[in-house]
Amino acid sequence: MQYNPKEIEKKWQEFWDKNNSFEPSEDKTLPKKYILSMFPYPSGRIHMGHVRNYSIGDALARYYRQMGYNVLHPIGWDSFGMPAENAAIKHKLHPKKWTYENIDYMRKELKSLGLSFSKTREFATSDTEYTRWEQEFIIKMYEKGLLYQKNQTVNWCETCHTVLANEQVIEGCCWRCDNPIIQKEMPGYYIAITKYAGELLDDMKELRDGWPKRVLTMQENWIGRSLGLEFRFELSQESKEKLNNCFDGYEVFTTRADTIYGVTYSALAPEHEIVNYMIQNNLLDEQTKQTILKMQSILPRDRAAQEKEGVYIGIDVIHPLTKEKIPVWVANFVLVEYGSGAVMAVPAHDERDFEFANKYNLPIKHVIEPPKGNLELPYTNPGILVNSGEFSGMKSEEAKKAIIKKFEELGIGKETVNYKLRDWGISRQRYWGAPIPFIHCQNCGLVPEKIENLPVTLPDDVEITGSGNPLETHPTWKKCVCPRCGADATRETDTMDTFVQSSWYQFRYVTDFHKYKDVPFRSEDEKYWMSVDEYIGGIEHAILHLLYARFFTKALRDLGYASVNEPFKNLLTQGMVLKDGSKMSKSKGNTVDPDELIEKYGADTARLFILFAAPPEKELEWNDKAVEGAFRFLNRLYTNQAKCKNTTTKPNPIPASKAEKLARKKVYETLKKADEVYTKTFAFNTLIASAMEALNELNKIDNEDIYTEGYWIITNVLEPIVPHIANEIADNLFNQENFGKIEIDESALKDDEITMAVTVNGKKRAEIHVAPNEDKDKLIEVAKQAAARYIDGKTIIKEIVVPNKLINIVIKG
RNA sequence: GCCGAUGUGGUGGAAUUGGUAGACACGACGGACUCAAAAUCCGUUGGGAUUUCCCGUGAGGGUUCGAGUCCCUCCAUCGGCACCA
Repeated sequence: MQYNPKEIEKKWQEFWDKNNSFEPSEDKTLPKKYILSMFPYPSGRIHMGHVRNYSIGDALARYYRQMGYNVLHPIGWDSFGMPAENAAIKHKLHPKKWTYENIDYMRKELKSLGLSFSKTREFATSDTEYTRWEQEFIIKMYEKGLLYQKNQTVNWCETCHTVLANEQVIEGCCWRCDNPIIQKEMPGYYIAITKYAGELLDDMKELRDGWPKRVLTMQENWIGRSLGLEFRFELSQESKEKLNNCFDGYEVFTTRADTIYGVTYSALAPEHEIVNYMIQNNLLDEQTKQTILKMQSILPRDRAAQEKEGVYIGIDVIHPLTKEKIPVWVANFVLVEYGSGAVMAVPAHDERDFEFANKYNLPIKHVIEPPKGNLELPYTNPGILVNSGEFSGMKSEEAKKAIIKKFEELGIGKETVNYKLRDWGISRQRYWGAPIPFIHCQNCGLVPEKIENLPVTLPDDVEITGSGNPLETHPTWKKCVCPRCGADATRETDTMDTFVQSSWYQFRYVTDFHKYKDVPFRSEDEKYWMSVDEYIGGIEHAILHLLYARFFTKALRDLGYASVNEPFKNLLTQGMVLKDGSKMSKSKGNTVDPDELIEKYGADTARLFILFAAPPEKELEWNDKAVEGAFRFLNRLYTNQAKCKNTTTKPNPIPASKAEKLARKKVYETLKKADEVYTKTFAFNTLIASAMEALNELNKIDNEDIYTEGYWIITNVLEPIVPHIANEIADNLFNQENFGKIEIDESALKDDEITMAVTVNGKKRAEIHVAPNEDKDKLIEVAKQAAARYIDGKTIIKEIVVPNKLINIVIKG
């Protein structure tokens, strides 16, 4: 009996295909599981990361099917995006052709892995039906104030007349023509994700049990909530006059209201409106102006690497409590994006302010003292207030509250929450994306396309050259009429960030959209299937994708499309696949091609190895020899089925010998472990090890019934991992009757005799063989005999019995 | 710098959550089969002593009858954030 994976795998894949074996049921009275692996970008070929991702998801889907659940296990394609355009430039292929051909190839690859995906729910995000609904969502968001336009800074290549993504900028130059890029302001569309910042943060408590802690921490830091005081700095009378009375002050934000008496200067971002006003109206001397212009020309993210720098701009503000005059500086470390783009500076209690004050010899005034020990500046921890008027003597925490209260009473400030999270810019000046469905009309301004005109589709007759935006240069595509007034108008040529598509695909799968075309997904389906019970994917999506998808879910809920607060109840982040210690990548030349692996050993070996080599969250080090080991195990499993008999009911044999008893015990331990692994721990490696142990023990005995029972259970337990061979064996021997829930025979797990360790002062000295749950006094007696040579003549202080595990005898001397 | 994770044989990794460290697998070594090789099967395999002893889970300390597991300090590696006021 020769194991021939190629033949078996082909047979079963065809069987599943013909029988539509993996379609979810429409019967909503059944218990459900929605198992989702992150969908792939159709780059051309699958890689080992995909194999790992989908092997994990498939194992869960198949397990729950065996347990009688209605399982939704879909796959799709994240098919818009830049690589398609790069391929178009390089190989003169149309992005659409390239993309859909890749999808066809990769679909075959996934099928050859024996993955149990639904066929009816598959789609690509570049399908116009998908775009149609996405455009509707975007319009509804606009109507609700969740989408708006503002100027954005982009990387611009003057030679190619195109916007470049950050990764296309190589050392400040264009990746294609090598000319220097510049920063250019142009309008872009933004989604107001910050309106949901609070909810995104608060709802993480719903995810605490189901998501890895580190992902939650990363999102928490990314959202970056801080509570503090926002107040207004009033400009001095002379300064107001200097600014032609166009400004009378500006807002600042601080989390350290307790240090307010320590303010010795204030600093504005180089892009602050007052600064820009002063530049435009020649209110600065030439040197100051040049210094600021230079600061502005440096990207905010590059400024972080620079030394602190600033310049006094000749105006002053009044301290709100002491009424002292405070000089106003422009400083390169103040971010225009955060808070109000201006800060109060307390050099004694803030590292940045301290460094800056030292450089420019600004006064340093300490107002907090440590509760104990000496004051060393800058002192940034909480402490006791000094030199702080009526607040002197208070502790920092108490003082913060009191000072905020005082500002609120005086009506000059209020408690405020600020977030690091920025609104989400979704504009891309590219061809291969979902068109943003807006129209520019000379009379009406920005107007959304009418819903009945959706989808706005891409023109096919374009040539992708890498220079300019093909939608912009297309002869006719842009031309349209205003949906509101009917005048000639132009279409928006920006397309959407591909993260928009991946933010709601989990909803699209819930409905058989080939049948129901008038909705993005049916509400009854959404209520039944959502949330996703198990979401599996790479840790690299910990922040952006997962945050956007969480936001989109909440937005769709508030727009009336969805019912859930959170899209993914449980999240499993799989580790990377490494070879020779580093991530598999083409550039490093350390890849292993899944197709070749399947060709050589079969899909079951690939799946078995990948789940056996490491627990899912950990990195997986590739090992060709260990792959062969996995193959050997499957060979043994296959050939040894000859030792079984054919039956359609599980044998329930009574073991006669110790070895038979042990073999049966290992089998049932494996069955017991399966439940825990598939539903809770996902430690497939330990389940496989347990199955190997069981088979090893079975091979030591010669009892057909026990052997057959073992196979009945082992093939059941391993089917989610190695479905082809398991189905083949189950078909040969059991007419597949062994699939489904199997009751655990508790008696098989019980031992007639157990081994207990005898330790003396915690050191193992002997083993004893006793009946389970033996009387404590008896155990101690036996243990003392076994360890006699260690305790004779010594004083026994204590005897500790851990039931069925060990006896510890504590002696003195 | 801040936050988080991880450190166990030659290697990947187990350890029922405080109770016999190293399951399972890879590799290595030895053997069987064979004219021979491959495949397969069977042993041995943490280190050191050589008779049943000592050492050992990144290092050091602590709690405990007992620590890979809990606490403290330190070291290393990886990941995230990085002037967020």
